[in-house]
Amino acid sequence: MENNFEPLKLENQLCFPLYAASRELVKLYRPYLDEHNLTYTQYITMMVLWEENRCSVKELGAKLYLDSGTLTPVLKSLEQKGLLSRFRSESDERVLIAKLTEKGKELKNRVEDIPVKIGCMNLLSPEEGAALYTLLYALLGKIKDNN
Amino acid sequence: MENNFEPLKLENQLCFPLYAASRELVKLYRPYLDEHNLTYTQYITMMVLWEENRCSVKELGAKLYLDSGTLTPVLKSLEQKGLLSRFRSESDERVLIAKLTEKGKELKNRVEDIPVKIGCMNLLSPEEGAALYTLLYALLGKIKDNN
DNA sequence: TATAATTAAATTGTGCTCAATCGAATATAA
DNA sequence: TTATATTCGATTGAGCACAATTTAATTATA
Repeated sequence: MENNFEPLKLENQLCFPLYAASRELVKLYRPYLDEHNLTYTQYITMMVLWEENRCSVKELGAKLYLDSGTLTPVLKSLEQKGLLSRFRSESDERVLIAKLTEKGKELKNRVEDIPVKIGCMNLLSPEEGAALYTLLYALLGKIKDNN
Repeated sequence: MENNFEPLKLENQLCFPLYAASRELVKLYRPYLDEHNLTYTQYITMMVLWEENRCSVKELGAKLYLDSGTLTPVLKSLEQKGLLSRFRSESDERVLIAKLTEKGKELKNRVEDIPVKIGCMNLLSPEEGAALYTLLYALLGKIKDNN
């Protein structure tokens, strides 16, 4: 490859296609999420809660790689839509707990088709998808080590 | 794998690690970019211009997967720092051209060490990096086909 | 050539994203 | 206990991202 020694060429970056592909893939979700009045960030926040039912802001941040500056308004918005309730932990009043409402739990059934529809686009083969998945989590792990 | 049939589990998503790894990797650039008073978006915009010297907003948007709503303020900020000038094309006044200043060209030499330093973190092996690169561009290509 | 359609940026409005900071609550140490 | 330090979340401010709209310029068509 003739560009091996041009570190500042866009096509020689690993970060750039990661950044671009991330935004483009999120963009594919938008029309489906719009039907349920959800943003992507709200959607992945709900995803954690569908597994955990209740979760502190700190735990959500650790799972989603987001801080309270991002999560506080996201959780307030989800609360306003009646999908979750927010309250302080009784054992430690510094901790804010987000807990699904019945409406929030029921939403899960109505959005289950979204990942299926995205999957049906056949963006990558199962093998490619698995390889990408593995590499991305390896990268996330290494970045964490570097902090 | 026991989670194959739980489409809404966070760990079964491909989009989520892509989204998280993208933000985490950009975050690694921040301290190095801060030294040069650049954001990541400004940095990749400059990267295109270091290759092209001059570029329209439309061309920049196509290369960076960004629209004018994002690029206009980015270009204005880079202009204010004296790194580029903005002017209308003489042959088509709808088109705005961004062109590097001497200061903008010189900046390239001073940031060349950034991708080297990120590379030295050994986040992935060369083989893993190449595989990830290929998969990301394959994904970007397929997403484009779906539009 | 009028006028209609298209194109390119800029603008507007909403919603993240993150660093830095703050204040309250809790934990620790002297 | 009583300082001191830490933790948690909210807030603030800067900078994207992107959809939708607007404005100006260009091109196509009747």
